[in-house]
Amino acid sequence: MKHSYEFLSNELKKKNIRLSNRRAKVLEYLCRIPNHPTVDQIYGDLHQVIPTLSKTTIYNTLHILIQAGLVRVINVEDNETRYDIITAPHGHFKCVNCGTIFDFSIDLALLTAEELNGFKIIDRDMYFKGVCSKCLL
Amino acid sequence: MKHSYEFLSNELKKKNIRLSNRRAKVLEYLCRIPNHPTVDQIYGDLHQVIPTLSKTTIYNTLHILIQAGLVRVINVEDNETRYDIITAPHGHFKCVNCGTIFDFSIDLALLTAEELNGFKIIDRDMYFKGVCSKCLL
DNA sequence: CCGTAAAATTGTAATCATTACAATTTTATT
DNA sequence: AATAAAATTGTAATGATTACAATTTTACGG
Repeated sequence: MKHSYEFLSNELKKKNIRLSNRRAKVLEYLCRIPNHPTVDQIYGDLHQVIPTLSKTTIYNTLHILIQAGLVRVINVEDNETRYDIITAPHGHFKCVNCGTIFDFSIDLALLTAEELNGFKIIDRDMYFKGVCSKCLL
Repeated sequence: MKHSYEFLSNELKKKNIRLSNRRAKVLEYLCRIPNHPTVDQIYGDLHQVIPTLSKTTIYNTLHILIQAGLVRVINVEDNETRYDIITAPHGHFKCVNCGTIFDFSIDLALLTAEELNGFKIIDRDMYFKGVCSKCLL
């Protein structure tokens, strides 16, 4: 379940973050195509619609959305950075064959460990790798 | 609990991977300083002892050790790649204040999710971020 | 509706980690 | 010691991300 564009733009208003034309396009894209895109994918797609859109603006916007807590970085693979609209906590599974990243629900908040007693946990990420059911056929 | 250098060099022999002088130094370093170092840290330290050691060799060696299943990549932060000698499965906690990466024990093998039924899970990573107990004082 | 200041955006150049690759050195083996 | 295979080196290339100054857009008071 992904948040709607309306919900997200409202969140930004609450935080006094201006939703300019370009930022709106990026946000709308992330809602419409929740495939954990890279910057290149976002740029490649949006550039066709808005030829004057620059990559720098995409980076800027993503950083702003991350700081606002609406977007999360996915580092499931060390040579590619991906971005995800934040919803309920969930894990990410990357298929090493087709490259697709799947969401899976897992109650990360329940997880902890003795060694972290007295630590303040702010953020939890869970990354799995393997082969998805389609690619196993 | 980290594996000993002896154990690891024996693992390599089993897999028919030659343990050259340089590779031995890198492996020995990873065992001696299990602080999840970056390539720069490894290079900075080893270069003082072996002035002719090149960064490329460190990259090469790490890739070989990763393929052999002795070293694991840590992507807890998206702008730095770190390396860890593989032992029992465990999670990684990064303190956003002091930058230290702590290991914590967690039985990752137990974790799964409905959505991954029929998927083949090869690898699991668990990354936490927050503030460690020292930095909270 | 217009003018103005602040914020956003752009494009180019810089940075930094990583990789490619050809030349050289080291290693194992006979 | 000779040889071939493997490892290592150093330089240059790549590719993602960032810095920054110039330009454009936006919000808003008059």
